[in-house]
Amino acid sequence: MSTIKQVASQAGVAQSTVSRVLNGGSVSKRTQERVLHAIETLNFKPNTLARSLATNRTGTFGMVVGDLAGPFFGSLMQEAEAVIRQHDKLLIIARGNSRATGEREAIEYLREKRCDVLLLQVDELTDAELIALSKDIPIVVMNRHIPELAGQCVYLDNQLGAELATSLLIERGHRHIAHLSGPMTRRDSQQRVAGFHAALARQPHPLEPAAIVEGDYQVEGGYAATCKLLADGVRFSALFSANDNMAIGAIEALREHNLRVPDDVSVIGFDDVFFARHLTPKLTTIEYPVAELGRIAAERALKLMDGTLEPTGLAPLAPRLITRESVINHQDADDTHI
Amino acid sequence: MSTIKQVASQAGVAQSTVSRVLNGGSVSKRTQERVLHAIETLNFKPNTLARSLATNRTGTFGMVVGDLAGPFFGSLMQEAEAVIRQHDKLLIIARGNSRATGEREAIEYLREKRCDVLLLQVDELTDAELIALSKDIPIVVMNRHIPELAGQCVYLDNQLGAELATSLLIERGHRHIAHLSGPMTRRDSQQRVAGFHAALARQPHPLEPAAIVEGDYQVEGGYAATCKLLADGVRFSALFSANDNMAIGAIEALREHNLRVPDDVSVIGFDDVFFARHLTPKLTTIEYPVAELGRIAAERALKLMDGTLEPTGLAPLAPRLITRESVINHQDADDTHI
DNA sequence: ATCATATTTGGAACCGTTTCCAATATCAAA
DNA sequence: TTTGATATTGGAAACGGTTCCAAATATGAT
Repeated sequence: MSTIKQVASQAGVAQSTVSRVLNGGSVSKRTQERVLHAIETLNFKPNTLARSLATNRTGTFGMVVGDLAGPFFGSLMQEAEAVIRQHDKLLIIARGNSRATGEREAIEYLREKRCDVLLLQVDELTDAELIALSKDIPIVVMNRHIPELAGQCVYLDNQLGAELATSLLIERGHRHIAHLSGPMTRRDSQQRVAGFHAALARQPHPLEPAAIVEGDYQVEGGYAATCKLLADGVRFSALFSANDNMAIGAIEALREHNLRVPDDVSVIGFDDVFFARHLTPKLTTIEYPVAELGRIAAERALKLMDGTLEPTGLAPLAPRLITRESVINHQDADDTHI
Repeated sequence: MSTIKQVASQAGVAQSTVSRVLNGGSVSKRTQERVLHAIETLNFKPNTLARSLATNRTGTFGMVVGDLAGPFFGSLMQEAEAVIRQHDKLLIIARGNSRATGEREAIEYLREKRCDVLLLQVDELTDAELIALSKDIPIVVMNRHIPELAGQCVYLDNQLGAELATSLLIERGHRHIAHLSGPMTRRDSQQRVAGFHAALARQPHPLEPAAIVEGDYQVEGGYAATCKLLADGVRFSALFSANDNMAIGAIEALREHNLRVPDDVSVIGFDDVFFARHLTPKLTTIEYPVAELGRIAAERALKLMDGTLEPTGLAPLAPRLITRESVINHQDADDTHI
């Protein structure tokens, strides 16, 4: 590995001059050529570490996600990384585990690595904590809306998504609709529940929820919650699951109780993860534009570095209904078990 | 952010002494206490960049994977990161895109970041290229066996996996078995094909493959390849797909041609990705212990750093048959379409 | 107390870059 | 030419640590 010093002596100039051609200072055409030639022949690559130490900027973005595996975060990382990479920056990722201590540790870790910006998908930290953090280091908040940090938040309109889902079920003639929610400590769960209520209430003859049962956003939780619903004797012809994972569990639970999907019970999910279209029946769901989320968050982060970020808030991302096979008209059901 | 200099003056010692208590040099108990106290009150955290510049070691491991999304690489990253993190090192990840140039760029990128070790999951680079690379920088090779780099390779016995799958189908009475392979440029595809052949040949009355058709390891490729199989009029009662993704596509194609799975055609996959158990029918498949792969690769990488890696090769990881619903006895099929 | 030896400490060079400041070269106008 | 302004260059001090070497101090045996 050759150093700037070697390049300088090879080209017969001072270190500072080499540095200037590297970073676009003013150098004469002649010396510029000489230096570039020396760089070429020595195959010189500036040492990132030394540069970072001198400039106090690392060109590294840090991202905190709940989990490294899983289709949702996978797409998020994939897209954000692509954008950031295009700008010759590095994205490093730390897992927050969806627990407050884990999230704090992850942030601490990334700061120790001297990231220039942080992209955060955190569920457990308070708004106040994030606002305080943003005074120390530039941050972009994903999947969450904090009014004080308007320009730095990229998030989905969860309530709208839930309304879309619920409205579809109502339109299809369902009157007894149950909701399988995420953990109620989480804001997105709350918003989806709110959307569920809103859609029911908006009807000419407002409907009551058949039931709302809390899950954990995992397949197992969806399975367990649905079993509970059935054990409690709740009557419903349609189920709105707050995410696709739980919808899988729900469908399996229904099947085991000899209820067919969608003939006996219609099911709608949320997220449109990769495998939703490959389930049987193909899952009707709400698309969560997660790739777009990743892209926009990365772009905001880049602007935050430039200082070109206007602090006006962005409109939330729009969820979209994806109609497949798991929801049918209530009257079409050939065995109206309700 | 406080510096080592401040700590030194606060504690009334030299910088070098502070450095010693940080890195475990010999210091008297008394001064050690003074220094630790100063570190505490100043909330001093050593600057990683400066340290790396001085020591020429970054404590960073680099990993190249084909893709950031996707269940397979997700688990791999997840597990490797956990292990590496436990040892207070950082894992950074670059996407190789399963193309030679992409893989080279990813490696180049990680080297520029001055990673201490590289964990590589690369399909397109030649053995020779990797052997050459390993002279420059310590590497661990995943999913691939290079005899010259025995101790640094962690890989699955693909052929055994394919034999397991094929043997199951044979045991279940199938005699016309088709194979949906991965891209034949890839070694794992070749090995799985070899295993397929080996299992067929090992029978008292050796069987011929009904067909071998090449896919791309994606759902779409599996779908297309299966359609082709059917269009060509190939007769088969069982299909061995070289991975679960393609098995999904295959099942969808079969359905569209009014063939039921498993009643008309048994299907077995490979990998046991997360959603395999959630398909209908639940997919019988070969477990690829990818988490274990990630863990072992990370451990090897750590040893490589210590210099405690004994160069003796490891036994390949063992695939395992996971029996679910998508394979049944041939004679049980209620409509023997062959 | 003395000496030899082992342990602890301080000082300074170094890692590879950027950047500030002063020095020099260049050039157009007087 | 000289002058002044401007563009280009070199030198040296950072950035925040580690590490080598020599000096200082402590330890223990005689």
